[in-house]
Amino acid sequence: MDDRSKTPASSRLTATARQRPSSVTLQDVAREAGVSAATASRALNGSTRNVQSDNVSRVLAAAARLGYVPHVSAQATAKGSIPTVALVVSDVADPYFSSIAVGIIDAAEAGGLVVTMTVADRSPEREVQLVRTLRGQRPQIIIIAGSRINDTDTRGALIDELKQYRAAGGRVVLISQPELPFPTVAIDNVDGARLLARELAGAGYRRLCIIHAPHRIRTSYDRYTGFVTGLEESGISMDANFAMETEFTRSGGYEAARELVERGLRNIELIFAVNDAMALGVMSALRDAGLVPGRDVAVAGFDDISSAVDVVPALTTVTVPLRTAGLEAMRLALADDDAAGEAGIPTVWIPTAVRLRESTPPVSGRLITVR
Amino acid sequence: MDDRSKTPASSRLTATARQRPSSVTLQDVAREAGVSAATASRALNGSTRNVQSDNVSRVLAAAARLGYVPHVSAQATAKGSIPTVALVVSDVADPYFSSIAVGIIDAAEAGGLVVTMTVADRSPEREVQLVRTLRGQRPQIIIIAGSRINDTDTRGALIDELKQYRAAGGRVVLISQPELPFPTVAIDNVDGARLLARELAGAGYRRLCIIHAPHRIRTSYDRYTGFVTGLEESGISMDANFAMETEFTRSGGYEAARELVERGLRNIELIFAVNDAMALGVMSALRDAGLVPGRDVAVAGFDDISSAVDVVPALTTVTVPLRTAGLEAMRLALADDDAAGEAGIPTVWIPTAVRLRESTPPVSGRLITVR
DNA sequence: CAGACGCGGGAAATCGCATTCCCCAAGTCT
DNA sequence: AGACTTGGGGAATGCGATTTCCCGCGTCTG
Repeated sequence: MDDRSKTPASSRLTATARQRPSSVTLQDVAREAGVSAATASRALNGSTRNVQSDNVSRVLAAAARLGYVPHVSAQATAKGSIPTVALVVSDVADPYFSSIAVGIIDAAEAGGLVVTMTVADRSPEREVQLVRTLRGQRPQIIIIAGSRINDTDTRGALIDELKQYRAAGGRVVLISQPELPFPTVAIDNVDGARLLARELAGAGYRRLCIIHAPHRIRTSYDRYTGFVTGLEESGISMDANFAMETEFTRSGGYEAARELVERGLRNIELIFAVNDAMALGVMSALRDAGLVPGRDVAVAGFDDISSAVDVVPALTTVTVPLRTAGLEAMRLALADDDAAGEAGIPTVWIPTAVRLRESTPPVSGRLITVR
Repeated sequence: MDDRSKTPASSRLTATARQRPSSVTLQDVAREAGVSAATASRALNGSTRNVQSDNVSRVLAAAARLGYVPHVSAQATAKGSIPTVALVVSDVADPYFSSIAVGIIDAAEAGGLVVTMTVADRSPEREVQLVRTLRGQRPQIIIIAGSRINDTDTRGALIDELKQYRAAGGRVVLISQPELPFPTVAIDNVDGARLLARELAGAGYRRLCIIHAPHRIRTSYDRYTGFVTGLEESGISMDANFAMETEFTRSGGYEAARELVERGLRNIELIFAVNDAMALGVMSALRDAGLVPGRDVAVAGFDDISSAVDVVPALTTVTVPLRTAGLEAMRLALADDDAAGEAGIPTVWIPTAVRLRESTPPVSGRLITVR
């Protein structure tokens, strides 16, 4: 650095040119068009002020000729924020999150916003850290589609971070975390699982096993409790049945089912896994044990991922309109909630729908409508 | 400065407060710590100059207390570019792209870069437009994982845009577009398909049907030609077999297979679809027609998506290490290619590997090794 | 017909931060 | 002991774009 100051101006320029390769600036465009920077800016972005049409066209022509692209960061320092929405997801590769992302991206583009997507890799700490970083970008909106983990410490940190962001004028929308003090799009896991349980009870199933993830993971917990509620509403007590805890993944489902088969699955008629990935693992384990899913043991999942219809037998599950959830999130973000300010925190519930397929055929000779 | 003192402070403050909700700035931190902005900056970012340790700690404490986050855009205008890598993918919901994204994100984070991801929605025009927008963000790196479409017009526009970006000091890496004049990570579709064809020929298959997408789509075209080459190398002429063109999606595969069955699939022994999604559609159509995939007709795909192992029979396919491709892309982006400047455009080929599964059992009584 | 007013252009301030310049205090060398 | 080095802090400058303020000119109105 020191020797740099000693270098003659010429070589200094080259050094500068290497580090800061000159893009075309607004000044260049203005000069090319023979107007001032102010006029060029007004011509390009429009403003309350009018610009003579021939000046506008000259500026536009100059910009096109020079391949000018406005420097977003400079605009941001001048304006205060960037027309982007920052999206934090837990996992890109998971169709659950990427489907939500699709909805958000579609809605954002319709509103002229660019979406920047970052991945928290299912870690709440990373989530907090990302929000910190994103705050530095000054996006107009931050949307978090996260894994809902009941961890009060990091959640407190997250809330702090988001509140600071909101205090600085940003808008926050959460997906699937209705208990936090921000506008939220909530997926009705409880009710979906409840209805699924009732449908299955109606189809004659009595002896069931629920395979779920640790209760820390709210999605799993909600689906678990919803399912139990549905069973009880159908007059089926959990006392007679049981649940297994495992990981929230395909292999978690596989392992649990393998263990179940090893322990002897007495007269279990149906296995409900709290997501489709786990359910696919369950089916795989059953087949490996020489059992035929849907005939020997019924299987049901939750999410309706695309491969649910490709497996044989097709998987009974609960469909979640994730793209819709994404769209709703953007709608919430763009909504003027000054009005709702006193009406409490807006929450949009996304309904789910049961999809009965071949993996849960009606139990023969027991087709009684329950209540 | 002078005229500012003329405006009533109060009204100006409210106006400022509404339009530019004040975040905590470096000045605030400096004031809180009782030092100058320069000192605060040096304490936070480090510099050639040293700062007294007690000052450092006071600045750090003040920053933490105030929840200060540096304004990236301001840093960017001052420095010239942002430490981010902009990633353009064709479709987030497609596991193909999201797997690549995972690799890129992992590598970028290891390098202290933030990834912003945008979606071109499989449109080359949109791709060009996105690159324009991204240029405005002045990221350090732009990576494009796009659908390779043979469309010279928009491709020319894309190249122009990227060249401007590079001229301004940015780094470009492409994935899967080796014919463009930029560093590229290329997936060896041709060779993968070729090897798959040889394996299948070795398993005894003779009468085959290739289901592919329009040749405009390079990925499909490469896999098609690679497969044909592999067959010919195994002494199987395409004259005796045939191909069908359809869409590059699951339903495209379904429709093609349905049509095939309707026309009567004489003695076709195997259907090769140029991607797994299409292959799953094919299997579905076969089942709907009362045929058993893998027994009545063998099926093979390409990509090794996660559900390939969940279907029954498990799908024979070609695995593509997509995460590795993403990692390699970042490696290329970070590499100092001043050296490679004259050695031509660096291209990394990602090898693929055949995965034989139950959907293509060896043809009984014909287990001859071909050549 | 004169003054008010609207309209559009340009100079300059501003945004938040990094960096450079310059001054100054303390320590070191001769 | 005086000149010199060393390193820290304050002030000024730059980055690229927006925005405010001022100003000249043509038009409208009383």
